[in-house]
Amino acid sequence: MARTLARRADVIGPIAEAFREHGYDGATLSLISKATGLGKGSLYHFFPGGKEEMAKAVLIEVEAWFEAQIFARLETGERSAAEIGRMFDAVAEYFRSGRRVCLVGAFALSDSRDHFAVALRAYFDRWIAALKQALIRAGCDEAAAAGLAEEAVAGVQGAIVLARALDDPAVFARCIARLKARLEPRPSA
Amino acid sequence: MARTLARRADVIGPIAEAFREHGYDGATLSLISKATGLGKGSLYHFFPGGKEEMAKAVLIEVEAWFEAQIFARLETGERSAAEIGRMFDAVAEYFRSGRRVCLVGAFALSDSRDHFAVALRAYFDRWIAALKQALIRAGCDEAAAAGLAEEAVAGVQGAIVLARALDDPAVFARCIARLKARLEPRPSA
DNA sequence: GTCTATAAAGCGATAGAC
DNA sequence: GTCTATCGCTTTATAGAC
Repeated sequence: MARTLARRADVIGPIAEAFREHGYDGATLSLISKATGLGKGSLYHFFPGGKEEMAKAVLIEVEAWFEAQIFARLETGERSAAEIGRMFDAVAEYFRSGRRVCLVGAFALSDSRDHFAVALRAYFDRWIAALKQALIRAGCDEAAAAGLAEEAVAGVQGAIVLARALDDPAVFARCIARLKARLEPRPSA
Repeated sequence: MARTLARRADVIGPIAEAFREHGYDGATLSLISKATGLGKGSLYHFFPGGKEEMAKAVLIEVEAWFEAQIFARLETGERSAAEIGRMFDAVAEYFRSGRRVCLVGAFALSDSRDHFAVALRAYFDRWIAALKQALIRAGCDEAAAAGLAEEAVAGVQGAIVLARALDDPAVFARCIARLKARLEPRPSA
């Protein structure tokens, strides 16, 4: 039952990777064509709105992945302290210890921020809200949880920037380990 | 004594701003031309290597600014605890509470990272080393200082990303305030 | 030192055959 | 659904007048 014809869902992953590696401007249609194995004609068949529609589809898919794999579990997982630890592990794997860029973070620093403002804000708002909820359920008071959640999400983004600039995944690992330790509930809290 | 002819040094600032606002790819020569008020002919007169030479010149100028205004004072300032606080204030002003992107951080996330790898690494290595030195002089032991310095520099970058994504300078201010508090020497340390 | 004109290449996007 | 050919435009970079 080999599928020879592509579905739209099949090409979003490779397109996302092209945007991560080259940025919005740098990911030219010919690069995207190479990454997906599809000609421009096919790409415009799936995304009539062109490059901008591709980027929006990618952002939607990225948030859906985080929602299913990370955000939802933070809010509803039974042992929420364990879920927080799991979040850091999942994030380290997803971003490949800083070798892989966060698409949303990269767009936030780029020229295209205003174009995708709604999606960028939604992603980070949601992440912070889910993490805050997990912290509260783990015993934090609300104010402390809000601060720690914001700090951790910013910290992950900073870890990616720094690890890429120094070209050293160990930097990323250390940053994540520090955040993880800081968000662990301690007897004194 | 009005100067009508431009010097190379006069145009690096506007070029830096163009790269910050639009990224390396997005900062086209016609945008740079508009930002500097100079035609392409003049730009190539100052930077025969074209856009790449402009970016390298900008990175050198940025590091020189940080060296003079921040790094050197961290290492040699008399009251090093006060210098650390001053660093956060200077950084908040320089990055305009996250409204202004860190050029080095943005390059690190972008496609052009490999092209400017040496400059990116130098900037962050230097920042971390200077901050670590200040922390040691303020009473930290070496291991703690290394961790705190790395955490703070990453934290600043993350604060910029997050504040831009959420389009909220208050996010930046809170992140910086938390970092500042964490690096303050306390009696228990 | 500054400009305009221009070259050569690549861009996003479209048309239309299959 | 996929492709090739092509349009119109912008890009970086160069040439040469002033």
